[in-house]
Amino acid sequence: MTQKAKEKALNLVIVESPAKAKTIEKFLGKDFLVKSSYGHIRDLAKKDFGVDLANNYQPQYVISSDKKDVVKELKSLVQQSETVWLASDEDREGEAIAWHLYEVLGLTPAQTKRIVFHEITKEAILKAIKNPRPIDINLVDAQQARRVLDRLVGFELSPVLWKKVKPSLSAGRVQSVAVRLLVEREREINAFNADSAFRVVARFFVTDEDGKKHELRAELNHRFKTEEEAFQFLSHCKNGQFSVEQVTRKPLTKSPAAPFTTSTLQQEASRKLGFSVGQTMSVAQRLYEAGKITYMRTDSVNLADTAVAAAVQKIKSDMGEKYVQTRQFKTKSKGAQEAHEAIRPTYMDKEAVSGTAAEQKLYDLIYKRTLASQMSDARIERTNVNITVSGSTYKFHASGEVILFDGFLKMYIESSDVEKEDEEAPGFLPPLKEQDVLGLIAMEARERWTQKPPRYSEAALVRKLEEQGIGRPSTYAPTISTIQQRGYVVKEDRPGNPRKYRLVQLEAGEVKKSVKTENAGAERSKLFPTDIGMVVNDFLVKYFPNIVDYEFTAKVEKEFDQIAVGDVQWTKAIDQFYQPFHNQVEETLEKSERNTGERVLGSDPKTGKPVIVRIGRYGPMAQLGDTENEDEKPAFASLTREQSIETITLEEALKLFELPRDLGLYEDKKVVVGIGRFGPYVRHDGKFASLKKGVDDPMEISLERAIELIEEKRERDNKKIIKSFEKEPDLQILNGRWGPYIGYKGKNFKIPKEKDAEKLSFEECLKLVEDGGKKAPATKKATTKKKTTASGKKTTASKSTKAKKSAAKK
DNA sequence: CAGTGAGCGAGCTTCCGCTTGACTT
Repeated sequence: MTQKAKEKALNLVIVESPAKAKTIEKFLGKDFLVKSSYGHIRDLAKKDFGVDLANNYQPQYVISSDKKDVVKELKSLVQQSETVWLASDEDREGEAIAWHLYEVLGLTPAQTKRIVFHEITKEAILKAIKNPRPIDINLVDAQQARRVLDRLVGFELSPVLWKKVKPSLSAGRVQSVAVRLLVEREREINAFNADSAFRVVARFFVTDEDGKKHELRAELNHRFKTEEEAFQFLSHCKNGQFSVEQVTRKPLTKSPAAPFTTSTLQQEASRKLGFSVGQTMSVAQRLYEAGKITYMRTDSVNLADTAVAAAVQKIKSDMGEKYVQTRQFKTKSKGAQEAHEAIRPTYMDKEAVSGTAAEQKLYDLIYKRTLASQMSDARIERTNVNITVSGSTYKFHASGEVILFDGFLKMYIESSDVEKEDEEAPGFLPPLKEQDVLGLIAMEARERWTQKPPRYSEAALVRKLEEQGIGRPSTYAPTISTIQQRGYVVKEDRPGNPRKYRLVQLEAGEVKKSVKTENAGAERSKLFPTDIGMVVNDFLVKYFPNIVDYEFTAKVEKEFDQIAVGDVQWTKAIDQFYQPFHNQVEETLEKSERNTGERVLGSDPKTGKPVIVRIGRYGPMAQLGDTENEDEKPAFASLTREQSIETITLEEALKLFELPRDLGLYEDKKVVVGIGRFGPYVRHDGKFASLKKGVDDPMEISLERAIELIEEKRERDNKKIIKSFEKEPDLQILNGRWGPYIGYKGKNFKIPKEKDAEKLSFEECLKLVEDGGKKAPATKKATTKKKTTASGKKTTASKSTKAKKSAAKK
């Protein structure tokens, strides 16, 4: 056979991910070349929506700029191939990827085979190769409808916000609902009134037959509303008789949780390892690329048969037959498409992997969760004990658990928000029988406050979105960073506030009252909606309630399903949505007021001028005085990060106008404290130093502390310069966030890792600058600038034609 | 590039879902 003929006989398989391509190539052998498309290769053009509204919503697709090389390579490989196997995922997006490839690569039906598999196992792949099918154009149309709908919603809605709220904002089917969830929770929290009651806990002892004493904690089945009632009860208990009334035992079984999906992995990694959802995904990506776990963006809880078999083998050999119990889990989440397996170790017998600490920890989590899912139920006996108090109708209650058979608990315990200490607490109960008499050690009634609803963590928000069927595994992490980038949401720690609580204690025959302090409402790494987020949300809820409705996605998904089975034409479905939606947009542009979230707080007692808060061009601000008063301009001040338009008081707002504040002199120059774009700062001799968050208060800060901050800043600035040269003051070796680098005439250049930055000579530096200049002619800033100007020109042209068009229509 | 807060006005921003690197100051 000639070389050419050999090449022509080639089978080209195209999958979505390069890591997958590598694995599959091994299964298929020499006759097959497996390549990756790296996801979608085309998308709607940015200009004019990328949708031809005058021509039945015809999509205008362009090859994505970062896929040009991929497409070029695939095209040339197609030339050498007899058969092209389109092996993208078996879901809506995957079918569309196959179709785009078919179109762009100019394939013919005769040379094209569409294949699908849900597991990356040899059996599954070989079976798929034996069962090719044509591209399902109805499913492709469902994807086109999804894509066009999202584009129309996003690109019509966002400009409304630019006009009515603030430039550069965004709205969309997914992100706007995510923000809505946070805003509504924040309002619940603001409206929440904490209520308190006294919870009574007692420590008893019981003496067994051998005269040994055992301790027992029990809680009263009633909470007292007032301190007086609690005091009365404890006083009564001073001389009370406590006896066991009833002991009941109840068997329980616990079952393991399903193997991980993207969403559950993000939640567990957040709770157990403290990872953000973005961190989890990038660590998982590395494990996936190294072939250690299966694909990490999935909504399926299914495991391949071979994986279950391997898990069984491992459980048997490590722990014994009685720990094996296989299960098929079913997905509960709305709109799951299950194109992949659950996230599991590639090899079930591999208990640990090498790599970074984060990779090892995440792998451990995945390994244990997967194995546990095929292990036996745990059998537990729960004991409940009631204890009577002489002369009272109230009873104490205690419960304990004994694990009869640990089963999957041996491997993995799914975390809730309960801490470990609590898990140990309901462990053992001492041996007790009915009629046993108990001795009292101590008793206390502590005032407990009802809890505000919790703010969402990133992972909790993902869970909520998934429950509602909003967003996909590949978009959870990006969505969360988008809403933070737009300034709708900030992720923060809040320290909480001291709160007093009352305590009544009975000890050594005496009842005492006291008042103590606890810290309440502290939050770690939670999502807080900002004022902008709230104003945008309120605007959308008012004018586009149908779009930000929690059910909107579910509703359109039903339409997409009908398109996918061929019952509805996709352009018809889009038309039915778009006509009324577009009218809604036009009407809103015409009728709605600019929305600044303005709130009048009252008037300044000194001058009588009105004090209002609203969103200004640069964010939330307070204003003292009227804009209508032409003689005198109003004074303005930014709100601090912690303050909110919704909750700020008149007093707090008035304080803002006391800034900037003169603190005095240092080295004969003025020291001024103020609040700027980046938060509270101290200014001295033309230089700025930020105040420490949570430590310094701009209203209270002293001159001494301000000087400290100035000196610290100086120190940092000095450390920034590692080396400079007399010959060329523009060239410096600097210390940056990612280690040393060379700064030269406003541009930055890398220093190779093996070089010692401090020992570089002037000539060596110049050489690095030259080399760097050749390889990467510009830093990232410069490249993005170039990009924006290039595309800027395009959009300029298109925008003006579009403007003309719409003007002509009218 | 930090005390700003609709001066003219043009041009720009934006969606959701598939995928990875390249590169950050």
